[in-house]
Amino acid sequence: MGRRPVPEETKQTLLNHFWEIYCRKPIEKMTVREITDAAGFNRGTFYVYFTDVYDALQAIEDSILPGEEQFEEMIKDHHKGLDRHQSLKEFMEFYEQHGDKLQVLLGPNGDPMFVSRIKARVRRLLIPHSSELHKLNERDRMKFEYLVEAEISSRLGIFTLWFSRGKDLPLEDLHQLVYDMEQKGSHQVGQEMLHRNGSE
Amino acid sequence: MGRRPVPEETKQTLLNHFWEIYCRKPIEKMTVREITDAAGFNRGTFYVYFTDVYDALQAIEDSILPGEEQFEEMIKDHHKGLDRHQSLKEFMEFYEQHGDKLQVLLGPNGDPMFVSRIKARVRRLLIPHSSELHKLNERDRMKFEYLVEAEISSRLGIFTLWFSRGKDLPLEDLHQLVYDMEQKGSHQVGQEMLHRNGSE
DNA sequence: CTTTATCCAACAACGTGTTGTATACTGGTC
DNA sequence: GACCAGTATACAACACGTTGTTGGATAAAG
Repeated sequence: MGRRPVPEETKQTLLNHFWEIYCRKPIEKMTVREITDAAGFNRGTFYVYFTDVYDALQAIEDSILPGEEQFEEMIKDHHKGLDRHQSLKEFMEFYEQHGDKLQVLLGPNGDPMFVSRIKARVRRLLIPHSSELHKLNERDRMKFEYLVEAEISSRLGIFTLWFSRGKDLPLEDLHQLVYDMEQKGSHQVGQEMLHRNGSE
Repeated sequence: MGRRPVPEETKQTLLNHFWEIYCRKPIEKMTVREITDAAGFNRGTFYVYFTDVYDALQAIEDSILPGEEQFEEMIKDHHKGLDRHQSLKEFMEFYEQHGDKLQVLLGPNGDPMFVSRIKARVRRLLIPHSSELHKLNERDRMKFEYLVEAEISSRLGIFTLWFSRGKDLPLEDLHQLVYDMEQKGSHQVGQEMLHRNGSE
């Protein structure tokens, strides 16, 4: 009775229960036994698939981070200046798709390593793709990287907050807000909000 | 011989060595023995001052996070729209002052809890201080919080990157960049950079 | 009947947090 | 100056839990 266990299923089951616990408590308080007990496996089985609790975390992170190709595709229009609406929408779709995971990984009990991996990835892919970038002098190219950093940071920050607040705003509104902000600056957007309300 | 140990000194010495190690390796790989050995104290002594390695980290974070009053002072002109140059400068001074610590705490081996504490702090202080904010309707007030989140995120992101790159840009340039970005939007700033270079 | 995936038990090594006792220096008191 | 109480640390030993590993048993699949 009980059909033969399939390795991939077992691994996934372990990951699922790992994640369920990871959502509730900081990783350093987790134990391998806790995971395997919950998953209904022997403790030793965990070590068949992972070397470590951190290894399990890595596995989950890897499953989220899109492959190089997919990522490249997703990002390439971003700074051609062609269609920034489209670029932003793709970013949002990515975030929506993995929202449950991202919320935790980028949150207070998340993994800073993951954040830095994402950022580095975006930087590395975004910078060389800007075809007009070679025109820039040394210093401006550096500044450009800081611009990119700012954009990623604020996007991630906003979305993480949005998720942690249970999506208290329609996606369209958030989209428009981020778009305006990148186009006109946060200060400007704030001012407009005040004036619009003041004249009503 | 060897004068009497002063508690505050001992605690500080422990913290110093904790930090020195924390900079080199993730906290979950640290041991109490490692710290006390380095500091030249008995392992038991650590537990006189801290309950935990994480407690020690907390202590360091607390020493960085400015007190409510100081923080309030630092932030209050921020959104009166009066002098945003000044507000930004104060932020930068804060970052410069604790740069060595912040770089690590906000970096890949940092503490996400700390990040979220900073953000929450800024939000909590910035929002109620905007005297014109009561004019806003429900939805716009929410949007405003997202604006603040974006601003904090990008500032923190930029400065962390700046530090991790060994301050590869003059402080003034960074200041101007962030200022422009918040005033005109990252997209706009990027465009200007390209055009300025193209016409030379 | 062989392969494969898991179970089970036991292991040494190590880190934890706690406790009781000892030492040494300090400051104050007579 | 000698004595004493208080304090900061040292030291040693403890029970406990977790780790990562191993060797052999079990059961289902082909």
